[in-house]
Amino acid sequence: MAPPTREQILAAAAKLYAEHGFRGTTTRAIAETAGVNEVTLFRIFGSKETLIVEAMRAHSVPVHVGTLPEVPVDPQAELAAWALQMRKVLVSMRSMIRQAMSDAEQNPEMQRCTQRGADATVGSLRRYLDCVRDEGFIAEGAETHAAGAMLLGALYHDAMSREFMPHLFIPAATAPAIYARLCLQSLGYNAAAHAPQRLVS
Amino acid sequence: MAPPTREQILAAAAKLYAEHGFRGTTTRAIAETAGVNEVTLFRIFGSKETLIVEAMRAHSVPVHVGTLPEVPVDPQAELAAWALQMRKVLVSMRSMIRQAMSDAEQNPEMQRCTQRGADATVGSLRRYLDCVRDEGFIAEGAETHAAGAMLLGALYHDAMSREFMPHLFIPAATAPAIYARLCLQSLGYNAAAHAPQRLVS
DNA sequence: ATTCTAAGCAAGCAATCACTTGCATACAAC
DNA sequence: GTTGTATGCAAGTGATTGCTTGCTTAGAAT
Repeated sequence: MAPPTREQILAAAAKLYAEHGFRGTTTRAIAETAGVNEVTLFRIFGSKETLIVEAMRAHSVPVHVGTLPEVPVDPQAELAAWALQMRKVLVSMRSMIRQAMSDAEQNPEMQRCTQRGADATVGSLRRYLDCVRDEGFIAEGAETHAAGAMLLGALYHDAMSREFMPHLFIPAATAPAIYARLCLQSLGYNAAAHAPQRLVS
Repeated sequence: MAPPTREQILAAAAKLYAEHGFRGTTTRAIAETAGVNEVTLFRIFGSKETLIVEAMRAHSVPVHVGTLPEVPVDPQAELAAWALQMRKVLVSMRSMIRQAMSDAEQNPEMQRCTQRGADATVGSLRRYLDCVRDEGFIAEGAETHAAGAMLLGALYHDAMSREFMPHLFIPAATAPAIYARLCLQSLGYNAAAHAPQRLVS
């Protein structure tokens, strides 16, 4: 088990980074927040940069993509549930993501952190939508990748920007489900046709 | 006409801000980039903060929303053209937007800059899509606001993130048009039914 | 010719920051 | 008991940063 001091420092660094970014996060503040002497940071991590990169590696990406089933049964409900959860995850990480996006241009290490999470997310979403298509819910040539990108883009933009301009978005509670439904509709999915399967039998 | 020195300084500040953010932009660097003595900055603007806020006001938001017609004729082509241009604008401002988003939490002044542009954009897009609906291209109850938010979210995410994870997106050249088409399809728009109107007459 | 204004230049100040050094302390292993 | 390891504490270093001061210069207006 990693020594608790190390964990405290990483947690403090991650928290402060999300609030103030790389330049705004001082080693003094990290030490104080972690309840640790400043010298300890340098003894353990050597430099501020490696410390913060380490903190990102450890505390970013809780990527439990979760909830998307292997094989779709009720695409609309499943995708809505996934969108709801994805928005929740993105909202909880929004500060860190915003900082990482602005530091990414200068410090390529920051890119890789967010990248891994996004990779996994897009991968599983694409797999699911392709499966929705292969199962016959939507047409053969449906552009699942584009529609997936749109859904994710909508959730991302929502999570990042709603805080500053709430009136530009539809109500947060229902937004993910509606995005999910529109995503499927854009692919030609007909909710009525496939609706509750047990009633069709 | 504003004195040229002032403009040079504002331009330099805007450029450096986009590259390095608020904390990373030093008054010395601004002065050097503008080809001006550092003291001049303070004589004209008083402080770094008011200087940079002024620079954002002047150099953000080239919001020529443009191209969306008052009354839709060929929604798919019109929306695709608009999406293409919107993505271009967002891409050209991506660095500044990323920095502003990360500074917005701390400095509410930064919010207002991006906000105005987004307001106008969303407003005109909503108006257009509502008109597409009222003209009978799509059904009465179609969720135009949600679909518009999705389209804008897709363009935003594309402009901000493609640079760092290009493989997560569909090819840039065709993406805006496809987003636009899927947006309309999600609202039940049938391209074939409304296609080239002059052939229908 | 005088005055006013905008700008440059040199120097510096006080604060902050990442990082170092030297030394003391506590605790666990042997 | 001795040794080793992890941490704390006090102090400080050199660099950077936002901002100021005092003085000079150039040009336009009167």
